[in-house]
Amino acid sequence: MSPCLCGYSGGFMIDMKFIRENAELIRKNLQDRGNKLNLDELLGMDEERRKLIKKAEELKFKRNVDSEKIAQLKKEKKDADALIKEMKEIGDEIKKLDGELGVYEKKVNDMLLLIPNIPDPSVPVSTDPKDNREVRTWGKKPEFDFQPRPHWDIGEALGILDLGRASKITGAHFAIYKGLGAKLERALINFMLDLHIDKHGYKEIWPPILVNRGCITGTGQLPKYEEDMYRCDLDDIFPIPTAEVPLTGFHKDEVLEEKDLPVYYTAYTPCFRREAGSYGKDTRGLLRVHQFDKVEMVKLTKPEDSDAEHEKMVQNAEEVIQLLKLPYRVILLCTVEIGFSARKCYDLEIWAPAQNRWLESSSCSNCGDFQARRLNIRYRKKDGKTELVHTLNGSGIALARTFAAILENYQQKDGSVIVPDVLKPYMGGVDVIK
RNA sequence: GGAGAGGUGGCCGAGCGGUUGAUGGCACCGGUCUUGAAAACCGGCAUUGACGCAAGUCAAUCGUGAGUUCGAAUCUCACCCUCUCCGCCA
Repeated sequence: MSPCLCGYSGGFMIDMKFIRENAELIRKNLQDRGNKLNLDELLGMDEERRKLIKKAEELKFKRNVDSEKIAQLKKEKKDADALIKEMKEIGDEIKKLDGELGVYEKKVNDMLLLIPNIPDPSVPVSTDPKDNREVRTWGKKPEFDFQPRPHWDIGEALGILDLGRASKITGAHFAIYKGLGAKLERALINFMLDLHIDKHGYKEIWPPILVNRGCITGTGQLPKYEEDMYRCDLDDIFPIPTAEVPLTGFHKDEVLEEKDLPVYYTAYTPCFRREAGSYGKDTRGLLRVHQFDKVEMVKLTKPEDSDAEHEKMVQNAEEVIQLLKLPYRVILLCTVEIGFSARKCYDLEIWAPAQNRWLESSSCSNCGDFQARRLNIRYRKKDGKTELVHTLNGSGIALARTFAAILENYQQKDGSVIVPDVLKPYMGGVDVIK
């Protein structure tokens, strides 16, 4: 294993063996995900790599044996010059082979980091997003005796949202919350955190929101999605696109105790996304801003528990929306839609009546051992052996679209917005924003 | 940013050019003893890769990378991280 320049030190070589032995499975996975990676190129480079390993290792064996002979000769005060001369030549040859080998290892590793996780059998196989499966819906879409207005109109009119002025201080696609809008955002954050901490048993973490390349390569956003991230070039660190990165990377290179699993973490953080490739899409209001707030949930579990823990996590996210009394649906994503690191993913979408559409507000993924392998997070079992943990992450939930959904679902004819009951204690007695 | 000290197996901690993948302790697993447990004693206990049906053989790994050497945990250089002191700063 030779770590790449970024300080990434995960155990990706395990992957290569699996890929070699399950080439067709991987090929199908790439196809199902609509991924164009050239698997044959990878397999070919791996074969070259292994040939070089074999050659180099044979020579190293000889070097080790003869070095011991030299030590023995010297001990007996005998002449070892001839052998030393021969070893010098072998040493040069080894160096040459290792150099070649390094080139292939780097190529293989670079490509391995681009192989996505293998979906769970319960995931619908399709390259068409239409084949996402609606699992359940909750709540009733509100009916208005007036034409409901979109959140950007409501927010601007109430003076709680400023969607234009941010271009003066940052650029397009950034939002400013003002007055009771800022307070509502803060109320949502606190409400969600308290729910997950006090009722669902998560431990609150307040992490760095700048992360290094190794950590974010471990969670899988790199190397594939580098253009979607902001980067601090001078230090090669990145503002996080989601708190999943620091929360999952928290235990990088650690061996956990079995009795300590599962681990539940939650954190509020802002999230930063360049949204490259989506210019002109959802440009209005809060739908696709480059900085948004999110409360995130992360779990580290034993492999046999991850599916059940995943379902529980989805319910934890659903409860947020239920308590806010917003209509939503749960979607099981098909193969082309699930994230790079995920083997199964549910999206929660909240109804936005003025736009007559669903807004994706949470994504709950089971990543299996994919991230754990890249981050080298294991746990020690009763028999003393170590095994990779499973990692899960889910939004609990994303704020911007929830904020938008509240404005649209709770709007009244006079332009005011009723504060959802559960948020009232967090709003200092304000029950209507007007 | 400057000056020092240090980074060794799950943890602690020896080693400072030639069977050292690495003494020892703790933890963990198995056993003896015990009514049971503890203690004591005995044994086991790193990871990854290549080859192999397998048993296994070989290679690599002592922060990371490069160098010196026939041979490096041990010597040299660069970088990263941790700690202490100084400076700067919210």
